[in-house]
Amino acid sequence: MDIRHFRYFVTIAETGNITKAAERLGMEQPPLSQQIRRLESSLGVSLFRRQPRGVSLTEAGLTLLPHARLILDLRRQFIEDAHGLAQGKKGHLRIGLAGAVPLLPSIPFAIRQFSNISPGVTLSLEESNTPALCEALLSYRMDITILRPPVPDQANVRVIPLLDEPTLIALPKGHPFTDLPEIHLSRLAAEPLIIFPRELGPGFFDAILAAYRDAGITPSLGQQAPQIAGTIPLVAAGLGVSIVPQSLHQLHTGGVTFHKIARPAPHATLAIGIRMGEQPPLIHHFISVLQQACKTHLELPA
Amino acid sequence: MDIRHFRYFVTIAETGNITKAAERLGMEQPPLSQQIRRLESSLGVSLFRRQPRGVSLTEAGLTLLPHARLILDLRRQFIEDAHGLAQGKKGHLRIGLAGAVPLLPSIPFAIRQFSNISPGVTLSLEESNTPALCEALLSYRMDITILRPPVPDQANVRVIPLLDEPTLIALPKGHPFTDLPEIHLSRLAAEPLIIFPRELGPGFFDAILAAYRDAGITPSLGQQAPQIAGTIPLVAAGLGVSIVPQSLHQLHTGGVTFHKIARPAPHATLAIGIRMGEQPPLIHHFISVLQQACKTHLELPA
DNA sequence: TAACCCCATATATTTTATATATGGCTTATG
DNA sequence: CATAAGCCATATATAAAATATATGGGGTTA
Repeated sequence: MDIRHFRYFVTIAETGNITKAAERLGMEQPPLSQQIRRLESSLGVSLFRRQPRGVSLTEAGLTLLPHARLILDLRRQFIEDAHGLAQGKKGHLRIGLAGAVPLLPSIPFAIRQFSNISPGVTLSLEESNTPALCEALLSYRMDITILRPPVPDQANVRVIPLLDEPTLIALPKGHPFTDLPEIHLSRLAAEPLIIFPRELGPGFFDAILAAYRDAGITPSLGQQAPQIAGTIPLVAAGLGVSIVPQSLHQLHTGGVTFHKIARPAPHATLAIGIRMGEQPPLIHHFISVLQQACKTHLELPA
Repeated sequence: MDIRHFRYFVTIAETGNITKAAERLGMEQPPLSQQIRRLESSLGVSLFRRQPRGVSLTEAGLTLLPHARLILDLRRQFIEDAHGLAQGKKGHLRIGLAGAVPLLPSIPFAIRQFSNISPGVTLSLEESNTPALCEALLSYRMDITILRPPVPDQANVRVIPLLDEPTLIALPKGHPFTDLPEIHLSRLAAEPLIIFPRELGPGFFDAILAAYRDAGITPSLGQQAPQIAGTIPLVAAGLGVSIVPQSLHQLHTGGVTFHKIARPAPHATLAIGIRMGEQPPLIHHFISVLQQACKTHLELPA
């Protein structure tokens, strides 16, 4: 017994007439008679009483009719849901964010905006480091990520550049350079550099070291912090200085001051990461909103 | 999209492997691949990700899976309900009762017993007169009736005798005959007979008049009561006497006393009425219970 | 009594789903 | 590194199913 049989059943019940029901169903009368008989015999009950003027529901038919209608409704809803999912109007998006990304105003702004535009979509957010994000992406535990390029070579992750964030120097309070309008990296040669470990964020790590090299010095690597924001307390503790994305200046941790870097300064690049070759509407929409937000929201004062 | 597609969908989701799913479904792999692809294209979404080790659900598939399961469950339930209805284990029975029938202990007893035996069956009861019961039966507003034969000639009602109930004479309190152990009808010649109108109960009416005739007298017809039980207040009001089914003595209306009738006494016959040529299990069961109850419950003291 | 309406049956046709055979791709294994 | 095995996709052929057409029977209405 198919869905079709339910439709036949309900239509005949509504018209009370097999011939008219066949017409409404866009078919001829004999096959409809035949199918409804087959349905009845497979169920073991008569659904209709054959009468001279047409047919009427038996008690069993009367009882079963609402069930049949329910099933048809659910099927309709199933199809509609599927279409909604296809168009990205419904669904769920698992978003992975690299460290400290939520501190960038554009990102939470974009997320809020997206969930306003697409109320049928639920979101889940998770913060992690870039390699872990890539792996989660590829194992389908996440759908889209905002990460710090580059990604591991073999990773089938498509990287879409999103924005370049300036970096700031984080100095412990009372440091002699605190008064300078901007600081050239070369002056930091003597300070231990507290940095986010390379294996957890090679892009950011390399950018900083390249800038040091361009400034003609080699940093003395100090302690490593497991998260980008984790460098701040270490600086505050006087263990060294750090180069951090600009957005971290929002962390109002006492004991640390943030300072402009004289050119050439490293940048913290953020990019969108999605699975290679995959771009469902849902993800496409979200990317559009993200890009728009980063463009208009032009990243903030220093 | 058929029910079949839902089964395919769910089974593949459960095995994570089209080949194994095909095996479980008792079919080959290619048609299953083909059908699931057809389903996906008709829905416009990918339900599965084709992977080297098998397939895994996409987010859309994950979302839709419980819906598909629900539809399958409802279909299963639909079929089970249909079978239940076919066997008379489920359903609804609309029962029509002639006037004063509920006063017979056997009837409510049988009804209670039936609803204990068949908890899946709901019952509705309605009390009316015999011609109206027949009409309700034939227009499918009732499924089974307990009526007082005979039924109108042209009525396609099958009548199954159920029981013969003795009748009693109803006298106003203080009537001279009150002290007699039993009363012969001939002694009522002078009393106006209050009776249920012939058009609403020809069988009962004719039985009473035949008894009068056998007793050698002709009753002087008094007022008519629209219901059998309605004769009692009229007797109490002193408007005459009445012949009523024995079960009415249960009505403890003051002002009336009930008395045995000396032979030959009229009988009030009760019968089951169902549509001609129709005997679904539900009705069959109910009839059995009724007949059993009337046999064992041997009708009461006078 | 004739005409009409409606459902059932029979046969032919078409559509549809299925099985068989095969190829490509990826992952385990010697 | 090569070979084998597992899994899905495609193509073709076969089988099954639903459908349309044609027709007949029962019952009601004019």
